[in-house]
Amino acid sequence: MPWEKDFDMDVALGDAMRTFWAKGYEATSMSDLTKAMKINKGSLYNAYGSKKELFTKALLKYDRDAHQSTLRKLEAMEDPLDSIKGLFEGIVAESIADDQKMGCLLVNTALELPGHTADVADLVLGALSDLEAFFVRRITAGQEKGTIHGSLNPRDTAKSLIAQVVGLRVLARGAFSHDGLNTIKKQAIASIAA
Amino acid sequence: MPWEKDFDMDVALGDAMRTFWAKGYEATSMSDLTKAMKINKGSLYNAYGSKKELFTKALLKYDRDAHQSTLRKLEAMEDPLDSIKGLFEGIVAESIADDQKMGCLLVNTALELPGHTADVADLVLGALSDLEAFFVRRITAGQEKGTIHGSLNPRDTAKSLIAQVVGLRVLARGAFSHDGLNTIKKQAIASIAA
DNA sequence: CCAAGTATTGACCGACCGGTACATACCGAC
DNA sequence: GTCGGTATGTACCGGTCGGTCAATACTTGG
Repeated sequence: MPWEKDFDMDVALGDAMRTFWAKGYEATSMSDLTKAMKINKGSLYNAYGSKKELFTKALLKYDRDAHQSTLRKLEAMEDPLDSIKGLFEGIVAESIADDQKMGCLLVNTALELPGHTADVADLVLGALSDLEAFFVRRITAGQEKGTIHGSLNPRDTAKSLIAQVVGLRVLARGAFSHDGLNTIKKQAIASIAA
Repeated sequence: MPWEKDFDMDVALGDAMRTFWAKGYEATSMSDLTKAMKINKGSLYNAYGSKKELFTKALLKYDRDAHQSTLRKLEAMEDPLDSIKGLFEGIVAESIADDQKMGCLLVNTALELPGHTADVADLVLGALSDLEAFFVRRITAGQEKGTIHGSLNPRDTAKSLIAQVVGLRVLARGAFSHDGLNTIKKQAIASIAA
C-alpha cells in the first residue's frame, strides 16, 4: 500500500553529509540542504526528521563510509608500519586535493562538541576510540615484526598519533602549506619507525 | 565636545571574546553579544561596527592577551625545554580547569578558516607562525644547552609540535579524558627531551 | 547657558531561520 | 476502480537573524 520514495535516501544523505562537512553544522541552513539534496522541505522532514537528526545520520554515514572503511583497508596491509604510513599519507593527499578545505567531518565536529547532543558526542568518541585501537594494534604488531620501535608504549603512542592526526586535519583547512602538512606526516612516521 | 563612552571598550571586547570563544562565530548571535557585553545593539554597532568586525577585534585581543603574552612569559624561562614543557602543561591545566570546554579561540577559528574573511585568516596564520618561531628558537637554544635532543631538525620538530598542540586543544573540547590529555603532553615532551 | 557633537536607547527593518500543515500525486492491494 | 496509505510540493508559521535609524541624553568647549 505504501509508495516508494522517488529519491535515493542514501544518495541524498551523502549530499547532506558533504554540505555539513564543508560548511559546518551551524552555518548550514535547511535551504542549503534542500538545494544540495535536490528534495523539498517536506520530503526532507518526512524522511529524516529534524536538522539535528539529519546531521546525526550524516555523521554516522561519514563514520562508516569514510572513517571505518579506511581503517579497515589500512589494517589489511601486511606491514603494520605501512598501515600507519598509509593513514598519514592518505590524509595529506586528501588535504592537498581538497580545494574546498573540508577537512574531516569527525574532527570538525569534535571541535564543536560542546554544542552538540550526546548522541553526536558518542559517535565522535566512538570514532576516536576506534582510531586509537587501530593504532594500538598496528603498533604492537609492528613491534613484533620489528618495523616499529620496540621501546614505544603502544597506548601512549596511539594517543600521541591521534593528536597529530587531529592537528593535521585542522591545519589542513587552510592554516598550513602543503609542505607543512608533509612535514608533520614525515615527523609522525619518523617518530615510530624502527 | 564629545562624550566619553560610559562602558569600557576593552572590557566589553573581552566579554565578546569569551562569547565567541565558548560558542563559536556562527552560533553566537548579536543578542548573545549584547547580553554578554551589557550594552545595547546601537552602542555595539557604533563602537565596533559589524559582527565580523567585532569578531576580528576579539580575535586580535585574544592573540595579544592570551597567545602572545603566554609565549613571551614562556620564552623568559631559563631552560628552553622548560619553556616547551610549560606550554604543554599550561594547556593541559587550562583544559582541565575549563569546565565550559572553550578550548583555544585561535584553534577554534583555524578549523573554521574557510568560512572567514582574509583578515581573520591572516591573524590565525600569524599566530601559528609566531608559535612556530617560538618552538624553533627554544629547540635550537635547548640543543645548545643540551637539554633537547641534538639530532632533531628544529623547523620540522616545531611543525610537529604545532600539530600536537592543535590536536590537544581540539581533543580538550570534550573528546579526551584528562588522562588522555596528560598522555599527549607527556609524549610530546618525551619526544624532544635529551 | 548654549551650541556642537557624540553615545545611548529601543523601536523597527526585511530576510531568513527551522519547522509544520495540508492539499495533491502517486502507488500497491483488493 | 477504488481505497488506504505514504510521498511530494508549497504555502505558511512565529521567531530570530544581522543591521539601521531617529529621537533622546549627555558632556564639554565657548
